Amino acid sequence: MTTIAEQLPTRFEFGPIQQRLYQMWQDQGLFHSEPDSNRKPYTIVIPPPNVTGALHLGHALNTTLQDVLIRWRRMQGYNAMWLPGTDHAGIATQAVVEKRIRDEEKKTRHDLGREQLVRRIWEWKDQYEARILSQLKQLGCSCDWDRTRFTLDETCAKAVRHTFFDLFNKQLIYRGKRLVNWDTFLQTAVSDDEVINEKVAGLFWHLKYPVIDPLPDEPTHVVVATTRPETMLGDTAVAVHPDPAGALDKVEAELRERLAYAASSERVALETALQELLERRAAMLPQLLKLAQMATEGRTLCLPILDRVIPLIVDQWPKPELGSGCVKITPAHDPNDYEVGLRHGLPQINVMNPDGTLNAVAGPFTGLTLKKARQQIVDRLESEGLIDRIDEREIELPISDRSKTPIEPYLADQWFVRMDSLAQSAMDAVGNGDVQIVPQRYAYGYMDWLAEKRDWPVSRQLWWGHQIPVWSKKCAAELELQEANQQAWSIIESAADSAAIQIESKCGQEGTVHVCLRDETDTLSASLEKLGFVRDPDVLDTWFSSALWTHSTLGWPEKTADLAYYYPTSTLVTSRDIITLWVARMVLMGLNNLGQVPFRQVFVHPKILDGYGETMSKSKGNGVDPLDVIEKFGADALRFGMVHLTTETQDVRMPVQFECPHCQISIEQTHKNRVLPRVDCPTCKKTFGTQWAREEEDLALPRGLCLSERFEVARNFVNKLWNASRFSLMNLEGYKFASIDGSELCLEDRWILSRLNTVTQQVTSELEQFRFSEAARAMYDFAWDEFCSFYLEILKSRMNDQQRQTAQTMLAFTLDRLLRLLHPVLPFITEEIWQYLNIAAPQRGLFEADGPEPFLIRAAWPKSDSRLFAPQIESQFAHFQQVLAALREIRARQNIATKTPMSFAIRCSQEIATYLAPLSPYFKKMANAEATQIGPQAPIPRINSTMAVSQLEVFVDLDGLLDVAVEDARLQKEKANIETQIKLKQQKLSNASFVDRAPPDVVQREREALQQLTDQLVSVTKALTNLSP
RNA sequence: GGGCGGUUAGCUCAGUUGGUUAGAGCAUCUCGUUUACACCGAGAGGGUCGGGGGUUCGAGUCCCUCACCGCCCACCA
Repeated sequence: MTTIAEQLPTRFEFGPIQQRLYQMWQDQGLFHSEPDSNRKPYTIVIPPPNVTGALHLGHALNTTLQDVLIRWRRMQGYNAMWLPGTDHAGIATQAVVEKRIRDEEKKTRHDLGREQLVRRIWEWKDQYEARILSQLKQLGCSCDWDRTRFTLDETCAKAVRHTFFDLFNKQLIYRGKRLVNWDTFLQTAVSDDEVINEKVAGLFWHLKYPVIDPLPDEPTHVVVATTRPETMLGDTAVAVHPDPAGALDKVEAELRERLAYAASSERVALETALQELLERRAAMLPQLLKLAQMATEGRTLCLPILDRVIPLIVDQWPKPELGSGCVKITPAHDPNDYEVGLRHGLPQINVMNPDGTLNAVAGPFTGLTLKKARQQIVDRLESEGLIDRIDEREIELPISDRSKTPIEPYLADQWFVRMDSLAQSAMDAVGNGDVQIVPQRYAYGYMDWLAEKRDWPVSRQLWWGHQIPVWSKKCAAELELQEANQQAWSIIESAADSAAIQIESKCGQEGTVHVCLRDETDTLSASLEKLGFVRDPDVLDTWFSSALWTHSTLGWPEKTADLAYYYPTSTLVTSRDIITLWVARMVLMGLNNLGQVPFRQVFVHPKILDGYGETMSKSKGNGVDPLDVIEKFGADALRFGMVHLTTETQDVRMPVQFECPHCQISIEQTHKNRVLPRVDCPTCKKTFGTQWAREEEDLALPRGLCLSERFEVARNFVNKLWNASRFSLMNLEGYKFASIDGSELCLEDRWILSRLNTVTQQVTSELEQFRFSEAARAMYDFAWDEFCSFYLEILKSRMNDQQRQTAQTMLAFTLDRLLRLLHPVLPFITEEIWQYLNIAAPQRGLFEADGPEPFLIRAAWPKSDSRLFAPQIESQFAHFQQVLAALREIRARQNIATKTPMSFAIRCSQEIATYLAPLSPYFKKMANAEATQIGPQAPIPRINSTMAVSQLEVFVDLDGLLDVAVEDARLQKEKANIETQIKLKQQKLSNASFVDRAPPDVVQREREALQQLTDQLVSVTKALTNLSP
């Protein structure tokens, strides 16, 4: 009769199983959670992936960890709820869609218009959101899909409007002119965080500005240096340090101090720097002093080309030790100059149009792009002899992370969130432990960033996002302003709770009335518009809506049952690069809106790097595709791999390989081949396409999977588990549950139960501390080395009539508990086996039967049971393991074929013999070696190979089998080894200070170890003498 | 420039409060198709724990210092 188990394949065929089980879980509603006051909630909100693209390996890591936590807590009895969703990712998404439309239809967003573009992006979003959600499902994520949210959906939009209104009302939102990072391509301001600095080779121009009416002893020109000469059109001053001598003294003093403590390697550089400084001082100080003098006298310069008169001013900003010691001040186009300008009340002259061309201020250069203007301005200055010199140097060019075009600092009107009180609240939350960041070191970055309390620019000149709910009217005069204010008041009077007014005015001359509306009310907005109020076209920074994610998704601002039950959420799992951008802002918004932190714990997981230690990114083309891993190794293997990699040291290196679809050979991904759309296989010489294929002919090629061999371990583990389960199922035939009273349990049963108990405790504790890697390791080692390699092997000998029932009960019970432990990490294979186990052994347990549980996903997480914990049994079993290892080693050394039976004797105490004797059948089974005698008087075979292990000695009878030379060599080596160790121990123990100062138990341990070694030496020496004829 | 991390076997990584002879997986070598599994089993080789100093009876582990790698944050007109 063939059982079901015997028909199972020898490999875990995950593909169809994954689909079937996921469907089953969903159909049974096992992911869904409802508030239930009888149970504690455990809540995670997903960091919403951008709808821009597909999930990458970082997402796979992030979501796997969340699913592990959710499944584990669900099994623990918590009402676990994992809320899924996606992020509209304003700039990123709009940029991608705009680019696509431009490439494919040669149209700009202005050709399409706002409504049309937004419609197109929604279409895009629907498509990509579906793809992302399906990828999460393939990973096995047990999200509550009924609660799926999108940061731009109506529920979230409402939360955004309420929050914005609230902050506006509290005067925490204000309108301001600020120097922003302007992306001329996307024509929007981007935040500092979306700017990356790139080092490029550039030029450093030294320009000469003529002094107006110089006295005879005064310089005729002032030299200023710049990497962006075109900004000179916006210069409104040149600054020098007020006390160049003092400033230089200070720098000199600092250098000398550093030199005094410098290491030799630094000395040369410091000495050179000091030398240069002194030379410079000698050469330039008189001139700088002169200029500072002139500046205090209110002297002026002539700005070349435009012939504008600009003042020479003194300010702390210019550093006399750098460049010419003078700085041109362009308040509208440089962050530092902006600050200088504010201090001195300088005009802010904006020379640029939003599209990056020069505006009317630029005179002859109006309409040119910055790049063209630069060349022409330089030429013009050159021809006028106003270029002192041009240096080559490496400059840092700010680049927009979204459009990859250079950023221009640009003065623009923006909405800001005032951060001081909000930031402070978020700092307090971490400071007082309401929010715990794990690993703790990431709290430093969080604190430092918040401590700056820099106001948050929240408006973006985009169309894709939450449009700012503010209607404004610009007024040219005081009277008009007052009138507009009154009109607005009369309109919003009826809605005083949900509308607010701010007046922004300059010196009572001109100004703007802003009306913020909390709700989508057509009547109010229509009335406002009738009066000439215009809705702000800008949208909010994506992070504004993301910051509300923990509560907007639960229905806030409504007082929903969900909100009351699930908020604050339990754990946030995220990557370190958004701790400030996202985590900090969620904390302060949660506190502002609900007065409670959004989550209790933040777990920051590692980053995945490629084999060269570089971050994986689309543009580098060095990523592993999680779907490829799932296809090749299975979702469980991907998940186990991820969990196994999540160590506390952070950052995981993952060498990447292509798999040739023709010959299945792995090809290492290198800097050269990783962005190629097609690769030639060096083995079979055929060509395949990669995940970066875009052209039709490349896409038509068979695609090479993008993998990492680091998942093979996990795949092998899954397969091992599959086969162990198959074996178990085969041996459960005729199983009937019978409770165990304990007396019938053998040593090996007590051993595996104790180990199971220990590992259960360990895994639980590791997960509590987010030590994922440790949890995975504990499960792996237990399942493979103890359950499979020892316990199952032993049970093979016990499936006889007398022992069968206990053995089966034990087998079903152990496998049951193992599956539970592994389920959070390996949901598919464990659930699959569970289903079979429910057929083969529906009732399982040890002292009493467990309640039936049709689905492993909601089975109870094992609790450790102190009755099962038996350390002495574990050490007794260790003797068995050591003897077995000795037998195998002797066999291997002596090169005796496995099928040749051996016999052996063990010399040991009576006590050891008592518990070792019943295990002797297993020596036969597992090492093909028969124990002839065990005990203190065991006769030693005449010709033997021996091995001393802790507290006992194994003698294998090798009559007719012994290779004397091999044995001699082995014993010599062993002897030498023991002698070295004895020497070390003796040294240690004869060291008076060790014996006196080390703790007694350590000394005692050393003494015992020495005794054992001495015993071993005796037996090895004896064996050696016996060996020689 | 400031901060944080890393440097342990050929490769990828563990190593908890300092305490026997520093571990695992992969790779390598030897042997093996014993009815769960060759995505397997048995065994072996392989490390002066980045360098240098210090504290200690004792340091991969703590302190100092140097070197290299990575990330984050500020920035040079």
